[in-house]
Amino acid sequence: MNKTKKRSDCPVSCSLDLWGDKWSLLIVRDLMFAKECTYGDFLKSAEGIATNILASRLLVLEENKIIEKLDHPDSKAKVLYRLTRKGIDLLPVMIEINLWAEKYFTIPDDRKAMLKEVKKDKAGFIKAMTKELERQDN
Amino acid sequence: MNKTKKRSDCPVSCSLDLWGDKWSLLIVRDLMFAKECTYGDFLKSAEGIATNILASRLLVLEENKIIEKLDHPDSKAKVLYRLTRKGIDLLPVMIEINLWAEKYFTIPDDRKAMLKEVKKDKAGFIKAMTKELERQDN
DNA sequence: GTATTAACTTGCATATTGCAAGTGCTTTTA
DNA sequence: TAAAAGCACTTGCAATATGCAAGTTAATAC
Repeated sequence: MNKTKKRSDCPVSCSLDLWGDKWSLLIVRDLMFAKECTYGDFLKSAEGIATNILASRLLVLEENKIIEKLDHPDSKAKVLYRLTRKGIDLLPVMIEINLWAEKYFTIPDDRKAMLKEVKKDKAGFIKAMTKELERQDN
Repeated sequence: MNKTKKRSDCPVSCSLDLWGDKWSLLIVRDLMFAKECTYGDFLKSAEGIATNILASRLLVLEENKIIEKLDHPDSKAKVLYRLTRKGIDLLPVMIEINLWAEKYFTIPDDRKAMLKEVKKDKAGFIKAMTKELERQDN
């Protein structure tokens, strides 16, 4: 999964080369909802990612500047992960995935509530959330 | 890849369970650009999908009603694949992926031209393309 | 100073992918 | 009309990736 073998020049293909697997976008999702996560936080997510897979995905995402590490304010033993601008820019993709899924799956109420906001003013929602995620308070 | 093992109720996770791999969205992409494709058409795409992988992905996408098979008008030996409404509804996801990729990769000129149209009027573009893909002319 | 927590790493069994070579129907061609 | 070619897959097998459990290492808590 590490190897940088670009399959074609197609933007979809290039994107999938980076985060087109079953786990990467879940890491991005966690960071969008929680803003900052530790390694342990990711492990707590409902899907149950294995520790080695998590480590390899975090590395790929970091190498590709979608996420970045920063020091935890409380402890040197902890690491905080955060989305970069490039990662935050995946927000529209993430939102459209949620909207699609809402139409074809039964989804949790809290997520439904969020999507209600999205549908009221998508551009406004994205702008506000981007601003939230962007804050440089490290 | 066939097994229906839902990892969680998260809409993102559920979506990735269906098409969260390196190939499925490329099949969807081909169908969005070409409208209808044969098995051989998919094989011709730049990324070079293996025949067995293609067969397994087509099956999963069909089982999940994202694509459907229809008879080829010219020959009984050929099969046409087409997006269902559920598949067409992935258009916003596909567009956002392209827009993200345009920002962070070098992408082909023809795709850039398409995205120029998208940026002029995203909703209009989606509506028009949806209509194109929806035609029931089989 | 010992125990615990946090972030990984390692080993190994299992599952998925990728490649090459079939198979079994059509359809075309000589 | 019989042989060749096209088309949509299957199959076998080696290579790679995933998933699970059990380390390891460093930092903090007790």
